Amino acid sequence: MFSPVGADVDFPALERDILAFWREHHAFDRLVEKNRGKPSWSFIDGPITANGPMGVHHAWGRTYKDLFNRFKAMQGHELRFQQGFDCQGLWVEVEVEKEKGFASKRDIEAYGIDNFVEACKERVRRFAAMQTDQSIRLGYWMDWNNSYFTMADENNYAIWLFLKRCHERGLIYRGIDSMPWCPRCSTGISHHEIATEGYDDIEHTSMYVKLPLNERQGESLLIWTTTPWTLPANVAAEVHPELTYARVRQGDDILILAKGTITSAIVGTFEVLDEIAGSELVGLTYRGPFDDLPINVDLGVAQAHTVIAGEDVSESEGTGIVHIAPGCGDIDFQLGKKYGLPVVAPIDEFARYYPGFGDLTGEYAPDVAPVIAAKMRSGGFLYRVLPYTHRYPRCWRCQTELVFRVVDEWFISMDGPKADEAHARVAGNEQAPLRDQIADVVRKIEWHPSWGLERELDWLRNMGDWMISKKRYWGLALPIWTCDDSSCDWWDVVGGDDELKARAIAGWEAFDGHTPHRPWIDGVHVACGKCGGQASRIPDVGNPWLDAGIVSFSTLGYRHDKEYWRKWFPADFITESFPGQFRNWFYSLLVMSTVLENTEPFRAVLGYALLRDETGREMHKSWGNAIEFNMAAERIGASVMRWLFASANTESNLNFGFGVADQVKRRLLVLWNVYAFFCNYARLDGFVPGAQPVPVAQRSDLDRWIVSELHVLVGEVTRRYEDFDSRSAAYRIDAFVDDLSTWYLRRGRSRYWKNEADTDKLAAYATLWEVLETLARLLAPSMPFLAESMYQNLVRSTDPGAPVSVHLTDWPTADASLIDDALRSAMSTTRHVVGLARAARSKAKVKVRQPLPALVVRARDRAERESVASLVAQVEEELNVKSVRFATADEVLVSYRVKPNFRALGPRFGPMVNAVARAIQALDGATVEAAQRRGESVTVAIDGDLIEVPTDGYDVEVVDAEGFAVVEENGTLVALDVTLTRDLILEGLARELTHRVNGMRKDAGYNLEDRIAMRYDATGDAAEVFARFSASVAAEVLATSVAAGTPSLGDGAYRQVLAVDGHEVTVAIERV
RNA sequence: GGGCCAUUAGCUCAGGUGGUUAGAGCGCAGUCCUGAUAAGACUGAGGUCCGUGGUUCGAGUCCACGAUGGCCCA
Repeated sequence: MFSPVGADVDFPALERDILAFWREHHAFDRLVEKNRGKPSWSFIDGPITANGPMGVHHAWGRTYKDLFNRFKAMQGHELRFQQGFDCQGLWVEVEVEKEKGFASKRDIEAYGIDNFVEACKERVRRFAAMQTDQSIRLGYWMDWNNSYFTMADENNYAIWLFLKRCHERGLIYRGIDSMPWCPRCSTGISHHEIATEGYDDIEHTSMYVKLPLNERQGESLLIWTTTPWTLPANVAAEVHPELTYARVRQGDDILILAKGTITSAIVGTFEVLDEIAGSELVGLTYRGPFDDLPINVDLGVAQAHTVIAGEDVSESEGTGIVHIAPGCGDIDFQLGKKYGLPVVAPIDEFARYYPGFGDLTGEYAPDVAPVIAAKMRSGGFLYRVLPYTHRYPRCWRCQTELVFRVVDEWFISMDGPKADEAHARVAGNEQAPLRDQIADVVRKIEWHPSWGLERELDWLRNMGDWMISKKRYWGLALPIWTCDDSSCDWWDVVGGDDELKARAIAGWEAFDGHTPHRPWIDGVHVACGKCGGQASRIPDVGNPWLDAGIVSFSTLGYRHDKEYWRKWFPADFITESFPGQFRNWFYSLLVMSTVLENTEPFRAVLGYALLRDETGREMHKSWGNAIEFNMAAERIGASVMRWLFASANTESNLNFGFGVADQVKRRLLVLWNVYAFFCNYARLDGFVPGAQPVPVAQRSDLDRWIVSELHVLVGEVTRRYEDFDSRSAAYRIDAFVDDLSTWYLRRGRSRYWKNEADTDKLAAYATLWEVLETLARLLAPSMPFLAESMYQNLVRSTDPGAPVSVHLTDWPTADASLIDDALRSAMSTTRHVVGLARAARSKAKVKVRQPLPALVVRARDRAERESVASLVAQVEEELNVKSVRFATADEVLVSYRVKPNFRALGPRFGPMVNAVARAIQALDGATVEAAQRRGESVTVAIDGDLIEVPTDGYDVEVVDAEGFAVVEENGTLVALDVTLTRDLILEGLARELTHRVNGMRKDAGYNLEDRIAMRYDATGDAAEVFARFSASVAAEVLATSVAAGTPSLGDGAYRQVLAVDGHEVTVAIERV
């Protein structure tokens, strides 16, 4: 027995009930059991950062993950259902620092690295638990007792193995390089990290500085910098050899700068003395403002001040002469290497000047501009100070402005062994450069959208070596041991826990039992392979994308169970947000898989864009427009959210909000109403699916039509899902539900409420049940709660032997034998004709309840005529016309009247205009109309002259034939006969009365199945209506008796005075 | 400077492989239907499908160039 279903649906309440149901029946466990041993389908979950509650943007991706997992499970695949948490890294450290009120690394060390690391672990566990609860609320089916954590020992040791393999190929090297550096976090920031999120417009104090030339008395180079704190580290000046420079006299100075920059750089009156090629400046030497600093004296910087040539100088800003400080910038550093310049590294890890910088020592570099300006002014070096706003990198975690530092970091080479420092142990190592190997792997992958391939290749072409070290605490302990003797340059990579245990010469016992994190791992020492001394681990931790990139190995037992790993690797599918992941997760998966196995880590990837607020703005907590997952789940419901996500365009940003969610809910309500209709009537009639089967072939046109459409739908949805295109699938389903509601059910409603329990009624119930049951399965992947609710009521309520959950059923398959394309086409054509006829009714202002004698159709072609003829009963019923017939060839249903357009004719014909107007009015209207439709002019004869009138010279008015309302479109013409007879009017009145009494039943709060007694008071035509039609009215309103006379029912009666088409009728009804 | 993506109604967006008259939702105005009733349908107003060339019998769709916006990389 079906349960009654209300008109409105409370999704959050429904979802909570279903969650309890799943728990109670161990539905997920049964799914795993059901598919055990079937063909595997491997999904790998990109780890979610366990650092806070979920936002709605997480729900977007998790909807796809759950959707395709469920789809594949229904198709009969074994899945692992493992979900992961990203645990290690600076993002967690920063939040823990905030919680504890720490300002810098010194606070962490004072607190104790062990305590700090434990606090990080604790935070990760706390939010992993919260995200687990939230994901369950979303309906995300995962094996929540088996989630992976990137901080797990196995994950870390698997990375060690990867790094060892890199090392064996000579790809790991220690680099001294100028890196972007965050002074607050005291760590280098790799280019991967600042690439997108890292830039802001920031105002800095820029300075124009004079550098007096030694070779030319009284002449100075004019340079420009936006980072004055780098001036004490200046070593050289760079010019473009092919650029034209000018010597400019201003007061006692002669300044040299690029010709094209004079107007922007020079203020006040000046005189251009002459021009000079950049190449002539190369090799000149100069004096700098900070040459007397002890550090610069020690390094011989003054002697190194030279003008060098470079191609990257331009006139677009500055002076065309670039200040070079090899210790303060990456390009500068490269130039310094090229020209053998001394490197002045001015600042420490907190961006404070080192000793040796005089008064500056200890000052914070980003704040030092005023001090620098004062120093240079007193030395006569300063030309001009100018506030300057430019795009400048910030730390992506704490927003602190970055500086450049020369630092000692560890890298993976993307191009092959680093010959000078490589410890290449593979003899005759002739592999292709790593980046090319990765590119080959990338091309094997199926990218959705397809341009993802080019994006990833582009990133690979351009990326630099991967900086894997970070000078922090909470993260992968990089397995690199270096000799304690600073004069010995030995180092090595340890490839795992067993290897470390075997090689340890001290500290293993104390470490044993701890996770391989700082500080515990730092106490383990190995023997130096060169001098025999003791080697210690470098203090650095790893880049967190190492942690996420290894999961296609670490979570699949790569180190200890190769057979299992081979079963599940590579992943058949992954899906993540595109922006960012090209250079993060996708990239790290690819690097690791290429190095370890030279193959693709995943076969297909679906990328999706970013989630924005309803107005298209980014969501930010601080802007007040962010929506937390919990709030959305309780207000909108997971079902609506998931349908919204499932129908989203993955390629463009998604505007999310309560308004769009409401629109999505309204789409779902159409389906819900059909479902409710079925349940409520089927319950009353005691319909039992399958009890009295009616073969499809014996069902009505309408039934066979919707069954055809259903099987077409099943085929299309399956194809779309197999192509990871949930959007197209959702659009198709929406369109089907629209057909189901606005045509199939609208046309067939009376079949369900009629009294006879005949074959037609059984066929109607059977058909609608099959459609809804199939829809429940089609919707199960995208809206598991809604689908489950429908399934329980539609299937389980009458068939206790059915699978306990819709998610344990099989994915529907399309049955081609049930698809009748001719019928589909005929129905589509007929619906179009009906649409035209409805427009005709609207035009004639005759409502559908008023029966009309006839509809005349002039079909466009034979196919259209035959289509309508085959479904004529549908047309008559839908339009409430007594007959439908086809126009005879010569039947006149419409005439055309030609109206001159004097505004166009006047200027053209002048005095002749009236004659022309009369002439075109005299033409045959139909001919003119046809000419105008073809865009041809018409020709009229006036006083023997032939005159051409263009199409804009007249309008053609369509005049309906007398007694008809006509609508024409594309050659299809429908003419509604609107002639009303008294019989028709009375019949219309009867239908109107029926409608009104049914309204009274509702107002009175009666149930659908309640029978009533009815009495009425009416005069004139209204009385006549009762006399003629009381039997049919009674049948329609479920009245067991209809009696005339002043209403005299009991107190329980419900009474209304109805004004019906100008007649006043008093009606009273009462439940019997 | 290089690459990718987008540009369709007031707003948000659909429009695989070219095919008559370009659609939906929201909003506005008006009607209808309603034994699904806090739904639904229809009609109307509102479009240089970013522009210019080209291919084609035919271009919103394919090609080239350009404009604007977004993203990525240098």
